[in-house]
Amino acid sequence: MAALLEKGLRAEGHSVVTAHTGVNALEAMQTWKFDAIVLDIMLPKLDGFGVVRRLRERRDQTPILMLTARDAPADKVKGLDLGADDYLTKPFLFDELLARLRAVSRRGAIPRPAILRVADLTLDLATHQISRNGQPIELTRTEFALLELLMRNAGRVLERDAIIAAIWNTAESVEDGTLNAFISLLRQKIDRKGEVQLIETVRGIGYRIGGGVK
Amino acid sequence: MAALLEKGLRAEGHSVVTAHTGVNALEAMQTWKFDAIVLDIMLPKLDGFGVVRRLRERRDQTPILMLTARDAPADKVKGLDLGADDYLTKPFLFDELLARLRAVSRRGAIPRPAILRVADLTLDLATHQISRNGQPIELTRTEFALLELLMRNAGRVLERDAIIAAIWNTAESVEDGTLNAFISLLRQKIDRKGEVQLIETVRGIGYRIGGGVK
DNA sequence: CCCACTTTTGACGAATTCTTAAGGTTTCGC
DNA sequence: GCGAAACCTTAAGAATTCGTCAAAAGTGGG
Repeated sequence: MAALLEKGLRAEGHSVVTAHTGVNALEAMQTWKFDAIVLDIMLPKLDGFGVVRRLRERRDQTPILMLTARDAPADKVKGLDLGADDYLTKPFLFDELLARLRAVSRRGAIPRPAILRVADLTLDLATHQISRNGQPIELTRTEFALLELLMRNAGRVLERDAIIAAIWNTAESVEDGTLNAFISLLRQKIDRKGEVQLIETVRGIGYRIGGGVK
Repeated sequence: MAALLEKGLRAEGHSVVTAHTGVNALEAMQTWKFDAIVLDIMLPKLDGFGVVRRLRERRDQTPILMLTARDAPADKVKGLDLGADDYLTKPFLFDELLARLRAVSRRGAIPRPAILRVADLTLDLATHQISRNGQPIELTRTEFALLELLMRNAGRVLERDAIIAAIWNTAESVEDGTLNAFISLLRQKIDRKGEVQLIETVRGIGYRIGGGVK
């Protein structure tokens, strides 16, 4: 299998280094810098999942295309969550592997933080927990959506229209005043008296959280 | 299908905007910045392939996950080659879609929003922030629009009529003197005493910022 | 079916922004 | 220099925008 792929990739003009165990693969990655990695899950010594984990632990962001015969959805999920960039199931067409490789190596991996933070306010995307200065805060669904939107775009001004469209789908949405109401609700929970106001109003435009100056 | 996905994604804490035609999708993407796009191939007006192509032509690098019932390998290859980042075939597990979305949006170049600059004056379109010589400056909506217009055409003289038409795009617009008033307001904030005057009056024609070769 | 909670709406006052117009200043042709 | 046109500044009323509140409407659990 490895030999076959190597031959095909070289025929396409790529330079290829092959490793036959997970440990060898990690060694090779310390020696060279690759544009992309094609990784089989089933490997001696250390399986593909282990390789991905170690690699990402080292902050190596090389694009990874996982490759295996197993078709269990759980495996796909596991591979992608560990930090692989794509997943290909045997049998596959060589052309498809090439196309996915191109897609995967076109961009560098930029990990996205799982926790949004603005000043002493944190929002955990995984657990949906919010806290300000260590104190947990309870938000309703819509309040959460609004805060998340603002924090995902911390430092930028979001226009009122854009906010409304993002939170209430494009369909003939809600009254304009509703946004006022939710901002008000949010502030009551987030920006309590005595604390720095994190949610800013930009009159005539919209709202912004954090990152006001500079 | 779209409604189902939207509901599921919202339940996962994502903010979602839905478009029901390819053309609508492109419009939405001009309006907002997304972390990722889930794109069906079969769409009215403009199919998924077309959307991907247009998007990449505009240098929009938003991660795209193609989604369709078709299973032909040729389609996968086509989608990926046009610049999609991944491809999912129905039927699929919702969990798998989530995992792929995470993988796909983990990378993703964050295109730097445009910043207009004239001398030591900068205007950030994304954050709506303005600064002169490092000092932040607050502008009202109309002042901002006026400055943006001038800076987008830095070095060029804009006729008074053109400015009024651009900013008050209503048929029956405003009095001519209003423009004077706003130029005056702008100068009070931008060109403070002791600094080089950036906004120039071109008598009988209009105004220019930054500009002309001296 | 009722209750608790969330979402939405409408109204009102407060604050900000826009527009206009009047009077002052600069520029240009002669 | 002189006058006229163009432009600048300012102030004040008009208009818009926003925050808050209370109540209505919707939602889901028990």
